Amino acid sequence: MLGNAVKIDPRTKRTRKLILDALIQLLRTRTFEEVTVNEIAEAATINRATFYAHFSDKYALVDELIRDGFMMFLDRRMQHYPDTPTRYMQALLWAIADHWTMIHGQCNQYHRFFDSLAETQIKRMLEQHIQTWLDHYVPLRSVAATQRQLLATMLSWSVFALAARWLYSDRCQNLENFINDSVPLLVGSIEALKV
Amino acid sequence: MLGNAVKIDPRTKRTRKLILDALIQLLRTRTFEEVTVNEIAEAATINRATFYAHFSDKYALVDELIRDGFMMFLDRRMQHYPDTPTRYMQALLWAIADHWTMIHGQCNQYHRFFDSLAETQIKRMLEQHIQTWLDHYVPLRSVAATQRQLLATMLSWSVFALAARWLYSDRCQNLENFINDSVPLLVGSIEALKV
DNA sequence: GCTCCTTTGTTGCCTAAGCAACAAATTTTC
DNA sequence: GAAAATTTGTTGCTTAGGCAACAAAGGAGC
Repeated sequence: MLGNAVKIDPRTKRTRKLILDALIQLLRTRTFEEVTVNEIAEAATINRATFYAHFSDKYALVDELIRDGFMMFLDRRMQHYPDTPTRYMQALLWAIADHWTMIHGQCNQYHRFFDSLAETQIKRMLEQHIQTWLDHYVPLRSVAATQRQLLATMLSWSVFALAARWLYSDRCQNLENFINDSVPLLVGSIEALKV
Repeated sequence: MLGNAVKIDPRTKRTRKLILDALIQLLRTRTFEEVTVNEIAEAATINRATFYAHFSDKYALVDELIRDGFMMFLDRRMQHYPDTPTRYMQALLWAIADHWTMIHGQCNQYHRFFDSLAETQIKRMLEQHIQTWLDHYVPLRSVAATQRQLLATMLSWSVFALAARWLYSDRCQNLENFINDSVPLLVGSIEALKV
């Protein structure tokens, strides 16, 4: 979206990718807390000092991993924004649920710590996505920009909260039913702002 | 075999592998003559100048590709040397035939030029392999070292000649029969040197 | 023939990555 | 709970790789 014309050194790109891939690979057999920076560097075929030149620690790394992963996932799912708030919110809930189960499927049990890091990043990405969507597709011209930002923040937390509730507690319930119950609440928050 | 304790910079290792892999990938869709150094560098995500720091040109690259490939192939096939000259020669012929067909299978038609480069490298590897084999496993103590070297040279060319003949002309014939016909000639050359 | 365009090697300067050694924190082991 | 062993960040110096610009050598097209 943003025409970031900042040229990145190809070595930097390659190294970051190597590190990201290394972590993904390691998480198939070890827990996140078990993995050491040493192992990551080794698996990435880079020097440990180089790791620290890119990430302050392994938590910063996992932040980026989740962020990139979820962003790509979302982009692929939402090539063009759904045409109504209802459909948009449905799509978001679907995406979060699928992404979460995918992550937990291919990475050997993450431990709570990992989950909370992931949650932070995903909410951040959601807020950004919703913000753009609000700006482009919802006619709330009468609403001030700051109001929209607050709405985006609130919605991102709400969406995640609902999705997390299903993931952790209500998983026995059918996902589609759950989504149908949840979406009206979210859409309601938006409609409430329309004058 | 040789305890080469020369430490190689990990960047060098990685770059060489990237270049090798890039060529293999490109050869799936293009002919060797069609591939440019530019494309190789791009596919390897390295700079063109870096390519030239490693290989004088793409012919030197393919030399190494074949050499490494055939060496690994041979090592995997001959974990322990077969116990008799007959079996050793059988194994060699088998290996060459299989390797050749494998190469031509996964790389889109190589053109004659490629074949002649490959031939040179394979014969070189064969000579080295045979030399070691002669030194360790054949009791020709009475024969001078220079004589052995000559024998190794001759055998490498002979083996390749026979294999190539089958690959290019006699492919209709059953490989096993062909090998059975050929091996006595090779073994004969060795036996002739025994006093 | 001629031009235009691409590919090829080469060079000097700049930047990212490797290394070794370090102190500080953490975990393991007995 | 003390000693031993890992792991963690950090640092200064070395080296491989990126970049841009160059001359030279094909090709393709007219």
